[in-house]
Amino acid sequence: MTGTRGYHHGDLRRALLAAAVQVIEESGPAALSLRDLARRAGVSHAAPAHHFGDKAGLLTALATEGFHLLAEALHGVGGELLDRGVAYVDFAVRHRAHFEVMFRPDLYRADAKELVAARQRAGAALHSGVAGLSERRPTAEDPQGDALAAWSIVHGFATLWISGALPPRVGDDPRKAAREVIHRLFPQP
Amino acid sequence: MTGTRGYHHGDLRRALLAAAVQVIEESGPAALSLRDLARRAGVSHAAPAHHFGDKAGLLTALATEGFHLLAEALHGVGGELLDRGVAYVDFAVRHRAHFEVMFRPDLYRADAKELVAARQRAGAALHSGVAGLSERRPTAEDPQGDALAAWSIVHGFATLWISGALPPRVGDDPRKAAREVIHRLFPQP
DNA sequence: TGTACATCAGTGAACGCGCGTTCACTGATGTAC
DNA sequence: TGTACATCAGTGAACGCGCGTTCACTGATGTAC
Repeated sequence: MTGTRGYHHGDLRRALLAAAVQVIEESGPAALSLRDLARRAGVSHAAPAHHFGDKAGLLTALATEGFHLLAEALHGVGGELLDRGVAYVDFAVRHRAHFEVMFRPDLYRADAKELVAARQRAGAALHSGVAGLSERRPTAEDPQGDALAAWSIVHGFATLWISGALPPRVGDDPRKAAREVIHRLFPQP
Repeated sequence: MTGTRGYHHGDLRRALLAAAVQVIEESGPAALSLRDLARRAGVSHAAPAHHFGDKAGLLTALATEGFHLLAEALHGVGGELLDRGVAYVDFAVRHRAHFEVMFRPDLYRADAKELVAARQRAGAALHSGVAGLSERRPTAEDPQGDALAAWSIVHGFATLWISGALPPRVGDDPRKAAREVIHRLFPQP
């Protein structure tokens, strides 16, 4: 990919993760096989074991990367709850392979150290979005309840969108549609 | 299961679907194989093909059954939106195998006639729950927006619950927790 | 600047496994007369 | 009541396939002196 390709690939690890994203977007995580990824990366079928050990190892890496990307997506936007929610949905749609894997912990090693750290980072970003909300609402006494409701509504919308379950009427702009949905949960003055 | 077991199984179709539910609850839809289901039903490995053709056929049947079960669960409860929402979450938790398959249309034949009918039935039940809402809310001019928000929040909560992503603080009663979450979207007088 | 050595990344052949699919078959059940 | 026949449900052997895993190997890169 990046230029010369000799006996050493250069960045096989990245190439395998990228191939995994492609396969998952095409046919879901079930269709994943290390041999196929090796084939796509133009490398012998035993090579992936060098970097990830086995399939669960690869998916652990993918989920970890996903949680980091989510944390960054949430931080890259203002502190407004609405924006954070839209960013969540936007992340899910633009990185659906990562998103799908992240929430199927049976596919990877959910107790891996680097994964736990990444997940906590994303969780913190998620919760901090609800912090500034307290003054505006009658339910201010339960910010954790607000956080759970907010997470539920954006996660649900994203999941439904990705799975193609939503009617065409909703349109084809996930950010716009998500904004309207979230607005119903937290009406702005 | 139901008594005498000779050369003819009696109700192999049902037995296979039940085995599929068990496998999916244990290890997800990816782990499903027709040979394994046949083994669990105590029947030769070629027998399932008689009833479902192939794996997609079996999952189509499972998803169809799931949409019917969901429609019944939603109708079996009063017309109140809150109750409908709780019923949705309750269905997902109690029939997680069906629920998982229903929203992964890549696993089955989403255009099969009986499936489309069942899905529409569930969709109608879902929407009728929002009908009685119109008078109570400032956003009464957009009932479809309300429906989408409601669907998103219950679907998201159910998905997060099933995947084990929610923190322990939420408790172990999905109905109770769901009720509180939905209440935030549609505060009752 | 050169040599020796260690480490790392990827190879390719081999293995055993479970899978889906096909096919001629056989046992059980239902129906016509 | 009995016989013949059709239909249906399940069998079991066979096949080819892609997979994960193992292992001795080899080519490339880095480091010590």
